[in-house]
Amino acid sequence: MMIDMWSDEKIHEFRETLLSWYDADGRATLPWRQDTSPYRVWVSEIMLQQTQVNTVIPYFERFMTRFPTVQSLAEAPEADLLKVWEGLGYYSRVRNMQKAAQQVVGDFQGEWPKTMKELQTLKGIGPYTAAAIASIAFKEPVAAIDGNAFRVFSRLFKIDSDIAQPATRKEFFELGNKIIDPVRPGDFNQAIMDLGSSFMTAKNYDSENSPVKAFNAAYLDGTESYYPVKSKAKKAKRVNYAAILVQNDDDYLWEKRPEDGMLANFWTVPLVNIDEFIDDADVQWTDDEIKIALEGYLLKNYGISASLSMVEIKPITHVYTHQKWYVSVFSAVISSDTPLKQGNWRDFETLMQDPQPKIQEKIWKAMQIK
DNA sequence: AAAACGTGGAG
DNA sequence: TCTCCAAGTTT
Repeated sequence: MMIDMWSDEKIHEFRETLLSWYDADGRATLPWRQDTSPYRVWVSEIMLQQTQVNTVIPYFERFMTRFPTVQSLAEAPEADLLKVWEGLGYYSRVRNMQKAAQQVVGDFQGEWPKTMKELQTLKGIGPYTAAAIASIAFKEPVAAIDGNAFRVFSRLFKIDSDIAQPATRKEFFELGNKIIDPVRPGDFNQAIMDLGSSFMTAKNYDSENSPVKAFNAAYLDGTESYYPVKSKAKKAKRVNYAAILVQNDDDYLWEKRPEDGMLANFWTVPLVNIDEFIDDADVQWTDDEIKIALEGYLLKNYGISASLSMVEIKPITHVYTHQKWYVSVFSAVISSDTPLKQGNWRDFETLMQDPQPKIQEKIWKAMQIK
């Protein structure tokens, strides 16, 4: 689409207005702004993907203490990575971070690449994160286009491209590159983010008091509520699961999830997708029929002969972005020396040393185990 | 291009 | 309860 591009003079005024505000009222105390080494900037940027600042702060501090250098991260066992990331979500982020750390150590001799283009060759670093690191740590004048930038620029210029469309990112990137401050590109990008999370939020924005209200075309003509244009996401699909909690003296049955998909590689109690388990979708199984089927499942897959009981009538619900889980908990207490066909037995204290996804916490809680 | 990938908070 | 949002990347 065509936008009403600013004059050079207006661009200069905008930079000055934005950066003056940032110097006076920006979030200068954020821990990752104290020192703009590429490692620190990178760690913070990955954590901040789809995650709010207040959530990230304690994780960032712990992470930097546990893995102070890119070398220490490159060498860490995966379980340690996940344990530090536990509860933060999108766990592929930290796995990719380790691969990227190994790339920096191995392919770049421990020296961080300094350009957006090169940074994007690292695992888990896409166009946004590459631009953020390049601009903040190395002063490359490239626009970091994230949700804030989409929101701020769409209002300033009344851009009605759908920001949910991947192709739209290029348009905003090119616009941002025209107005970014070439002397202070990192501060410019961070100022846009601070603006986007204060006066120019998605809801309850306060453009009247925004430092850049004079540049906000949508505000000036009263059409601000229209921006940014974003198509609706699909509704989360309902998925039914059974959690099978088997206790053998002090131990619980514990199993590693597949390498791909939801909660990849986490150790959990066996979680059975009931919808897949019941092959005929037209038949509604009763709880008792499910119980009997799960007992057969336990015997076949684990060699465990047990009589299950349903713990809660009401399933535990857990909402992900694209799935809503309804987890019915079944349990049994056995006493057996029979070897397991798969999985293993672990006492509670030992298994808690593994990273726990939130759904697992909810299962312990439903069982009143802690 | 569209779907997958976690969690917590706000309204 | 439900919807949308929060410093995106990968496949």
